[in-house]
Amino acid sequence: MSQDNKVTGLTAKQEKVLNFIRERIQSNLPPTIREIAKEMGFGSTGTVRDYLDALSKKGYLRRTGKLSRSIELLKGAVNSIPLVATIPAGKPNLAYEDTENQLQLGDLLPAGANQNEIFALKVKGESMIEAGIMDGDTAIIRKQATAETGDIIAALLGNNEVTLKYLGRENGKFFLKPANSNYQPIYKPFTVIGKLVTIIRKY
Amino acid sequence: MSQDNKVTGLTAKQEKVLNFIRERIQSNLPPTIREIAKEMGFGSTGTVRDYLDALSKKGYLRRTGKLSRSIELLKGAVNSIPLVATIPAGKPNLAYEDTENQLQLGDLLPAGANQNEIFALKVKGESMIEAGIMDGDTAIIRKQATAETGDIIAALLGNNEVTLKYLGRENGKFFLKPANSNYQPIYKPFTVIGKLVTIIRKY
DNA sequence: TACGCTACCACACATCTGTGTGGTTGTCAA
DNA sequence: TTGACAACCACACAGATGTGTGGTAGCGTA
Repeated sequence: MSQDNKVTGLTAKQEKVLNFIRERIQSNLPPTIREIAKEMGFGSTGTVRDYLDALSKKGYLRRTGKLSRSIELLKGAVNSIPLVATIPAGKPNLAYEDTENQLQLGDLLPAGANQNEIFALKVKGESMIEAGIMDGDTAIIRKQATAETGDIIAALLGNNEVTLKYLGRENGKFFLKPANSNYQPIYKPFTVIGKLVTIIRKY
Repeated sequence: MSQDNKVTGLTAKQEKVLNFIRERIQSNLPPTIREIAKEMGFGSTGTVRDYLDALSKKGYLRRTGKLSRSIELLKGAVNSIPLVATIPAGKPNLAYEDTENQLQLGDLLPAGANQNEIFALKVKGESMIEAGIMDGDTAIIRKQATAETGDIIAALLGNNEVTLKYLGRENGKFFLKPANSNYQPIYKPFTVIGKLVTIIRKY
């Protein structure tokens, strides 16, 4: 009847402590025990330890003994979002407690990519709308000087203009191909500056 | 002739130290001075301090005095991507050093949203293709039980099926409206489980 | 040559920090 | 009533931690 991996509830105070820790991690550093005590109004470090033990036992965090500030969140960590595939029957609260399917925001970047090889570009205009890329979208680009036909690339045109287009090839010559039947292909000279790896759109 | 905000180069060793710090921050915690010394093979904490001072003076990091592990990266920070609007003339390396325009991955989430109110959903099918939402896209949803006409919502249909559609209204009755002229509106009963806040597509 | 800078070292020291020990009070279920 | 647990407190202590002081050596520039 008892399962270890069941979703254990937190008391109001435990949640308050957890939220403070989350905030601190988000803003910069995990707090020290005494910082937590001070924030929560506790007079003793022992009290904080009791809370950390409780949160740890309930699977919300992990600590690497002895190391200062070594609080690691396990559930609802910063930069992680539960990924739901299907919503189980009769569960009004969704299945989001599921620790397995967490979408890491870092996953958006190509794995192992050097920070210096990535940049973001605001999409202007509707020339790629048939590829599902809309005006205002943010395009994450990995820098590279070459690309393959069919790739969506960021290209630099003559006058400092950057544009996102399919890389096309016709009679051995590369050109820029929009994904919008109202737009014409661009045969002007251009430089490949990178390849599209991610599209982000905020509503 | 000398500008403070110019991009100052790093020596090879300084870059090595910076990379180690970045790694540590990425994996969990910023390192202590002694952890850096150990990793770099330095025999003295003073040496590390010299490096931190140098990196700090060059604008790569900031420290909050006296606090343990309080190293904060300013350039090329984890989870931040340079956002480029236009690419300056004659600059083959792009303008990515620009500290002002950094896209924080955390920005993808609705500001101040509680972690528990967010989840992600894989988009299946092409019913929203005219809204630029393609098969395989990841939809970030903020949980809410109600929405306004015209919002794109995640709705729960009878049999545990979740679907992403426009919320429509006809003769006072809500219905689900696809963004694809080949699809029919859905008039079956449904429950609003959340509102679309972000679309992410990986290539 | 003097100066600034990088690149190190040794060591002392005041705090910071996590942990250990031993309590108290109250609630709730068995 | 016994036991488990939440929710606190006090205090001591070893070791971690950032900082301060004072060096040495090499290199390139003015």
